[in-house]
Amino acid sequence: MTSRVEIPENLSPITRRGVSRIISEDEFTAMLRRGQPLRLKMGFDPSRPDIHLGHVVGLRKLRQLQDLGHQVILIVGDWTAQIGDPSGRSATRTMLSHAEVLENAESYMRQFFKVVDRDRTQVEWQSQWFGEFTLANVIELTSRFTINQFLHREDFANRYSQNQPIAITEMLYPLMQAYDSVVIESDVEFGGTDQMFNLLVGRELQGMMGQTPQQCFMMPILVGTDGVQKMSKSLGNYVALEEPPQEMYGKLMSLPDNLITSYYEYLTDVPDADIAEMQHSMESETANPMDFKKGLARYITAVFHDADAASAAESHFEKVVQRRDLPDDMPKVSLSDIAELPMNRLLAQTGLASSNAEARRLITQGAVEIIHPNGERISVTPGDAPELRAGDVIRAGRRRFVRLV
RNA sequence: GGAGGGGUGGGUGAGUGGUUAAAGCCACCAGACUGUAAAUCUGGCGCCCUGACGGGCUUCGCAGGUUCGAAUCCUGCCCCCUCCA
Repeated sequence: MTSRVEIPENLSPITRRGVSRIISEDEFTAMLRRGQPLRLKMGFDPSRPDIHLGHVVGLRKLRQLQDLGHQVILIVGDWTAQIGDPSGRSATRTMLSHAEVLENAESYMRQFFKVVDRDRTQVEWQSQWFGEFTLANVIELTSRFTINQFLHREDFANRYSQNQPIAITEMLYPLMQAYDSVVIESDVEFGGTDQMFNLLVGRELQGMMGQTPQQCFMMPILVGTDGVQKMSKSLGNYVALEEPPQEMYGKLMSLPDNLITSYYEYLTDVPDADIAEMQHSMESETANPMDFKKGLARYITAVFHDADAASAAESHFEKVVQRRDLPDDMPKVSLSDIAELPMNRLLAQTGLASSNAEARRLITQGAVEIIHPNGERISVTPGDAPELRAGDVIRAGRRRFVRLV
């Protein structure tokens, strides 16, 4: 292995920006300076295939290091996924079939490689080594750690003191992840700050097995679009990578203003100085945060789609959300399907409302109107069957439209 | 093996016989306002009928039962958790 590795003069864009903590930063810096390609480990469980912007912070880090010539090793946790990843709260998770795991893994990688360079990534499946693990191996592995060590881990400690369940497999989980590090001889493992314990177990185990302990590289938690909790699928405050452009742009525009700069910092290559400048002008109210947010939304949409899609999404936003105009494209409904229906039923029928009751609510709240092609807007009442012609548009709220054909 | 706690609407979590379609909070939806799908304010948030007033139906793990009336009481079952040994 004599591939060339670039050693940048200034390491802080790597070790500081978009980084929460490195254990240990000094050792890591020394490794980078040595000029050898590092083995960068990133694992995932193919249990929930959606990648969102929260994951991108780390993926960008991997990409950055790849571009310097380092080697990424992606571990597919097909084994840990099958026993069920217990991190977080609930220990109950249904077992996945082999087919589901394969499908999820494929979907994950499709998204992963939108950021990370596929050609410079080695993919390893856990089953390659755990598939032949024996009970003797398990005992060997578990004998190296104590329950006490594990109970000191923050989330376990909290749960324990609150009489919350802790499954035995949850104890096994970090061990398996640690063993992965040993097998692939990782130099650096990446994860969110919530992964600190697992990463450290890997570091420790490697030491016990006579390897150089890996560095633990932890990324900050990205706050979700609600502005409060960490971005996660289950909280619904996420922006998925496979989000259509308009959705992606729109969701980013729904960020609270105070998140703008951290998103720039973690998810773009905009220089620190420029970000500081934005921060300053927003604080002194000499700039409109909306403009920065639009810039962010455009940038990110362009990364995951392309520049054209991004500007289309932007015009859509300006048109529909800001000016309250009609969008260019909207679902079409055939007049014959809804002929003679009173307004409330009509909304339910066309999918603009989820039920008749919901439709009534929308109507009484003033969310519904009919818009003729000439721009005339007609208000409606729930029971009336309005006169409708092809070309008319029915609007239910800001973002829901249907065109009659 | 034993003792105890618990399963409520998308989430959390009150509610221990009627005033409970079920508090509060979160999420979500709509409206107003605005510099945005930010923030703020207001309203809504099971289903069906009604222009509205209002009416009807279904819901509190599952199945039975008691009662004029049950999320609330009884019986059985299923599931979850904690502790002791």
